[in-house]
Amino acid sequence: MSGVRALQKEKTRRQLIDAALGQLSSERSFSSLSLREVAKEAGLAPTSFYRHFSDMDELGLTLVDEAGLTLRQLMRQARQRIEKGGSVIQISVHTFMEFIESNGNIFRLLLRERSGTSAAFRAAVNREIRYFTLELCDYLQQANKLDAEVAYLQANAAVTIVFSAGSDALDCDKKDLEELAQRTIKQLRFIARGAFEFGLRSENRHDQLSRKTKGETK
Amino acid sequence: MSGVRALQKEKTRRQLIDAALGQLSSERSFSSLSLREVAKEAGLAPTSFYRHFSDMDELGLTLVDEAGLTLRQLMRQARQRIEKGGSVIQISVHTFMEFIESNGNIFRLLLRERSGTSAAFRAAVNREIRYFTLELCDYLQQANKLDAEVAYLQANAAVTIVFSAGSDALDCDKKDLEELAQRTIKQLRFIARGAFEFGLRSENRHDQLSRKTKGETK
DNA sequence: TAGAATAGCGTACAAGTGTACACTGAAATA
DNA sequence: TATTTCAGTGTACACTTGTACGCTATTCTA
Repeated sequence: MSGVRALQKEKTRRQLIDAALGQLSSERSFSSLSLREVAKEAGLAPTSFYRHFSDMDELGLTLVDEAGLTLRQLMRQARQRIEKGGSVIQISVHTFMEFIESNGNIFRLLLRERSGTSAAFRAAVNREIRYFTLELCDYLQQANKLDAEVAYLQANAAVTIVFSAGSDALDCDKKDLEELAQRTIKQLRFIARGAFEFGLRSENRHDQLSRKTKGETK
Repeated sequence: MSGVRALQKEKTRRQLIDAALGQLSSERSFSSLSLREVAKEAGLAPTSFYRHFSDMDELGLTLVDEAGLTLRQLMRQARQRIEKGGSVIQISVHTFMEFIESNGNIFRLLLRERSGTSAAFRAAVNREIRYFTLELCDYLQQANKLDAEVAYLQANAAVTIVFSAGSDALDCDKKDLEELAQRTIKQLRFIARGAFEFGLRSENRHDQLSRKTKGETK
């Protein structure tokens, strides 16, 4: 039951996945890859592709899963560094920037398919980003003792800012990267500070905000 | 010199532009359109396309310009509403959400081509977004008397958050739109509050931050 | 060990792509 | 008015695409 066959199949499946990943670049998106190109790059006849995936879409969704894994591995890496002490924001941003430097194409895949033409892809990417956000949310809630809603809003905003910075980083000269990182760090501090201020007043928030938001929410 | 001919040419050029815009949808991106499809939709023979654009790329860049115009028109609209009084953040977010509801495909074009496979497209979109950001930056600097750097960072972060919310709005049930808007408003308030706090200390910022950032910037 | 299952191949085809080229008729120009 | 210009047409060609179908060789299973 070991499966010489199954093993070989798994191996060429990986070849297909790697072939696809390998063809991604700043000027080549997944949706612009053809089944034939991927098969060729993997050293397979076009029709053999179907032995592993019914579709390019199915391959693509697999890649998104793969990317999600890489993303979570990134979080673990960041947490390890944070435990050794230092500014959380700073370490997170630098970890993320390093991630992008060595996983540019995977990150591009996420960015592109998030606004792509397949609803399934968009959903898959958003799911991965949601995991990412929720983990950060948990952390914020615990570390900063924030109100759950405030923590979520902060996490969501922070992830948005960091992803956007990541997107900029992809088109950035290497020499400007550090400057970009510093700007991002400051922006995250704005958000953290703002969230903290609002979080402090979470009990009497209604009093604090009623003057400004009166009548806006039912 | 009036130009019956030139007039007609301009007209069918518009037909091409409108044909392209008309084919965009959640499941159809500009890069997935073919020259032939666009020409057909415009009621032209494929080869006539070349009388107006040398490339699909050239058409695409025209569309991005078009989208930039729409975006600036949006800002004007928002400013008008703001002058009539009300929360700046609230009005801006709602104006933006309305924009997306009636210009979804134009917004999708910007989102997609910002991370697309053509460097020229990415540059064009980023240019439009930069204009948008700088206008907001000016406003913040003037209205809130913020330090230039702080104002820029706030404007940049705010635009990022709003665009991201816009992207979410495109895949959102209509009933959840208001909730999304409210969340976005709160996030913008976090940023505004944080920027304000940091901005206050702009004169003695070096003292305030030197402990944390010592040695990071030359 | 005989038979079934299956990963991978090659051929073939219909559909769609960008675009080169020669042509036409109407508008612009001289 | 005679000539030139040029927006738009139709044909044609070389390519690429996804995938249906039948075959082979190897592994699995009974």
